[in-house]
Order: sequence, then structure tokens, then C-alpha cells
Amino acid sequence: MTVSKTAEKSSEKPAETAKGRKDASEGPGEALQLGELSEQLGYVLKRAQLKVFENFLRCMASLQLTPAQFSVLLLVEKNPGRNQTEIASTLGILRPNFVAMLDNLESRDLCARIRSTNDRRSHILVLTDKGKAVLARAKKLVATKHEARLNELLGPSNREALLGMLSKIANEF
Amino acid sequence: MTVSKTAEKSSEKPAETAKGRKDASEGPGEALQLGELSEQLGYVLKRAQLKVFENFLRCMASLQLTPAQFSVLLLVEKNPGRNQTEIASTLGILRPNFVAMLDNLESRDLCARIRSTNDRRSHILVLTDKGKAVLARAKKLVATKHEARLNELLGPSNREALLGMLSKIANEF
DNA sequence: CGTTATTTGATATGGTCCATAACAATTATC
DNA sequence: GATAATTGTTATGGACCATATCAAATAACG
Repeated sequence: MTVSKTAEKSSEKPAETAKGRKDASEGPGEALQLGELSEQLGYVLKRAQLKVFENFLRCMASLQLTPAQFSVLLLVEKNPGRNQTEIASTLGILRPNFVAMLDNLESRDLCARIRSTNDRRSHILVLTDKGKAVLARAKKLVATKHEARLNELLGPSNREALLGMLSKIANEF
Repeated sequence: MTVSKTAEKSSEKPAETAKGRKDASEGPGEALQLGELSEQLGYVLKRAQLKVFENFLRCMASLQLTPAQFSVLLLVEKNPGRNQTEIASTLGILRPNFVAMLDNLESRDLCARIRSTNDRRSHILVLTDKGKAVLARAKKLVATKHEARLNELLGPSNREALLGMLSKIANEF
């Protein structure tokens, strides 16, 4: 084909069943047809993920915690005494990229690196008292504002089903 | 608290119910407890999305199409005669970032920009013959390798339920 | 008509996230 | 004790995302 470089006065094809889409009568712009896109798992998944993260950030605005930072605090709380490599790798964060992240959390006095006496190469990660307090407040915000929103949108049983399917995909795809 | 800057010979706390996790007997490293993380919507959603994209790229390796590029081709095919702004915005892509993307697709002769005669500012987007052919092959690959994987993992009815819930989240969260 | 405002594609630029290579200090291996 | 491996770190580059700005074209409006 190679397509002629100039359109012939608007009519590549009368557009399916006519209606004269883009000639004279232009309403509010006319929404595009998503078509098969709305059935693509990756597409819908990505859009949902963006919306969820966006909502998460709004809920956490007062605490200034990103999803990634929240996950670090949760994991450190649940697994005290672990070093950077262990925490980072289970979160899928590469060690080099984890450094700046910890610098941030540590500068805000939310967690601390402690040089291990077993292996003086590694830094053991611990939540500070402030970190524990902030995490506790974060959990409440997430529960009451964020996850609650999901419940009222899908219902508890659907919510559970969704989480289950996503976990399955995350682990077995 | 402010945490003493050196750990006292490995024992921030005996770790829940003992078992002497990190002292002497170290097996394969001992997996960390995800805890509440595995119930966090955002966390599971993000991980699932990464896995799905990763799988998509593998399936499309022969055609060298990313999820974003595939979505552009799909949308242009379904909505011929639209300009860059329209295609980009419905995909959530900002106009400046869409330029390089189109440069790429156009350089590979998959789509073409046609200066509109109605409005000589805008470029109308069209798939080339090669673009249509590649998209057709891409659709088959996605259907047989990618989405099929999802079906055998969840079953058709669960797949439909998942897509529905994700769409709801993407649109109403 | 002409002047101003808006739109479209494009460039430049900066930020964030992700990935790789390399390094010093420390520990493990042999 | 010499060599290899590990830990945290730095440097760096790529991919993606966001904003400001621009020239060309069009729209709006006096």
C-alpha cells in the first residue's frame, strides 16, 4: 500500500455504518471505540493498577508514603533483623535502587540501618518508634480509606476472589 | 527509641516463636514473611501486571511489539481517521510522549501520519498494509499464547469475572 | 477584514523508576 | 593465606512520564 501522504478530503472509508463521523457535525469530539482493547488483560490490568496507586497516594497524602515505601515498612516490621538485600529482593527491588529508598526512609527517621555484628558487611533493618507509629497510622488509612473503597465497589466476596486471582497470576503466570 | 546503632550479637527480639532463625543453622536463606502485604490490593495488582507484561513481551518477541505499541495499533485500526491527540489521549499517553512512539512505528512502516486536508495542523493516523498484517499476526499470538495462558490458569468464567472487576476498578475507583 | 486566542504536532527538559557494571569492605572457600 | 563470593554503595544509562514552550494552522471575535 504505502499509503498516499495526503488524505482525500476526509474519507478513508465511510466509517463502518456511516453516520458521517468527522465531517461537518462535530459534537463534543466523539469518543473513540476501544474495541478489543477492553478485553486485553494487560491493558485493563495496567489501567486498574494506575488508578489504585493514584488512590493510594491520595489516601496517604498526610503521611507522604508511596506504595513502595509502605511495602518496605510493612515487610521490615514483619521481618525484623533482615538485611537490605533480603528485604529488597523479596520486594523485587534491585539492591542499587534500594539504597536511595532507604536513605529517604532513614532521613525521615522511619527506619534505621544497623551494622550487624554477625556479618559486618550487612545492614540490619529496623523500624524506629516513629516508623512504627507512622506505619500504624498508615495501616488504618489504607484499611478505612483505600481497601474500604474496594469493598464498596466489589463487595467483600468479590474482593477476595480478585485478590486470589491476582495472586495466582503474580505467582504462576 | 532512636535505636542503638549497633545490634547486640543478633537478637533484636527472639523472632516470634523462636526457631533461632538467623543465628547458626542457615538453610537456603529462609523466605521472608510477606504478611499483610499479600492482602494489599496495590501490591498484588502491581506484581500481577508486571508478570502479565513480561509474558506479553515474550509472546510478542518475534514481532517486537510492546504492550503500548500493540494498543496503539489496535486503536488506530478500530478508529481510522483520527489524529495523534485523539489516539494518544484515549490511551492515557501525553502528546509529547506520543511523538517518539509514532516515529518508531512509522519508521518500521507499521503506521503512517497523513496530513489532514480538513485541518492541516493535525496528522491522521492509518495502519499501513504491513501494519495491518503485523497486527493480525500479533492478535493471533496474543490469543493463542497470551490470553490462552490466562484461561488455562483461571478458567473462562473466572477470566471474564477478573476482566470485569478490573474494568470496574479502572473506571470507577 | 485583522487581531487575538486556541489547537496540533513537536522539541527540550527534568523526574522517577528500573537495570547493569564496578568498587571497597567483609566474609566464605579452598 | 590466596582466591572467590557477598553486601552495601556509586555511577550510569535506558524507559517512561510530566511540564513548559514553540511554530504552524485554525477558531473566535471585535
